[in-house]
Amino acid sequence: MTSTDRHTGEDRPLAGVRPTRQRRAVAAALDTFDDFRSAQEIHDRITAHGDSVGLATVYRTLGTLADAGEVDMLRTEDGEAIWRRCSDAHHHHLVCRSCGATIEVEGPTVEAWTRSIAEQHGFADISHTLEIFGTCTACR
Amino acid sequence: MTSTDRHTGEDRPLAGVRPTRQRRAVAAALDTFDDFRSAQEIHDRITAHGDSVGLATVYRTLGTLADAGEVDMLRTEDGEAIWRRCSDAHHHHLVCRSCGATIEVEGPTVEAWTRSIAEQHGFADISHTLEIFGTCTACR
DNA sequence: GAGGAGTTGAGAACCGTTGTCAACTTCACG
DNA sequence: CGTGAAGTTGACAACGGTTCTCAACTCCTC
Repeated sequence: MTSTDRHTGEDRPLAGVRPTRQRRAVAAALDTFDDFRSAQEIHDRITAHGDSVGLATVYRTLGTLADAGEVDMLRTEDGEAIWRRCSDAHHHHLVCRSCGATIEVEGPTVEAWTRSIAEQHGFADISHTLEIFGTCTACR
Repeated sequence: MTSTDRHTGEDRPLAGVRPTRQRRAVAAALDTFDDFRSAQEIHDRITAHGDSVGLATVYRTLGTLADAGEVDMLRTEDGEAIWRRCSDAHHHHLVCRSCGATIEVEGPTVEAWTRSIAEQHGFADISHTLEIFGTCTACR
């Protein structure tokens, strides 16, 4: 954790755009989450941290980061966009319907399966979404 | 929830609700498509066919049919809901991002995997969503 | 510093979707 | 056939997440 000095080579990639205060704030907020969050939640976290960034800017930055492949975006059941910093390890989520508790899970089997299904049908550029919902032990 | 008993001819599955003119129109419109369509498009087709059904009713009917498992709903990249008549058996979709072509796929492996993941973490009442997106041969 | 390109924020616009509620259908029962 | 109650509908308003607009501002290069 170095200072915020602009000369360090350790600055996180910001999709090759100007590293503004606002963009750093969005990136920092994303780092405090390890699961998918809405733009609103990300904006709230920025505010809670004492920074001030317009909601439109949060959307813009998330869009830019997503285009650059540094952030994954997906849609909830009701159409809301949620974002997460991409880790190298692709994974899915086991989510409690009742309390929202989330467990990250990996599924090499599933990855292989989707790839093979896609290949069988000649589809390229494959991506997939997989979420598991249930009721956790605490909520039973 | 009322009794769903209905002793007479169930020619067309309408989720055990009153078979009104409007609901039949929505069901008929769905049958003219073989891929996922928006509520707007379904409404347009009804109108083009000479029927008149309110958009709100189209949404309501689609929701009811989806709850009854007779229609699948999923979200496009930009959050719009799209619907399609589906087979009763649980299945997933391989969807072309570009033209929307859809292939239903089954994955016993995946079903077993999600069940076991859920069990490992003590989750009950499991459900899951899995969609595969890609570019089909025609669109490459 | 100066100037131009890039970025921002407040608020309005947008648009798919859901809620409201009085009028209308449908059904069971007599 | 009536009749009443429950279910359904449609026009329109409201809602909420997202994008647009544009003047003000920031950053970078020279």
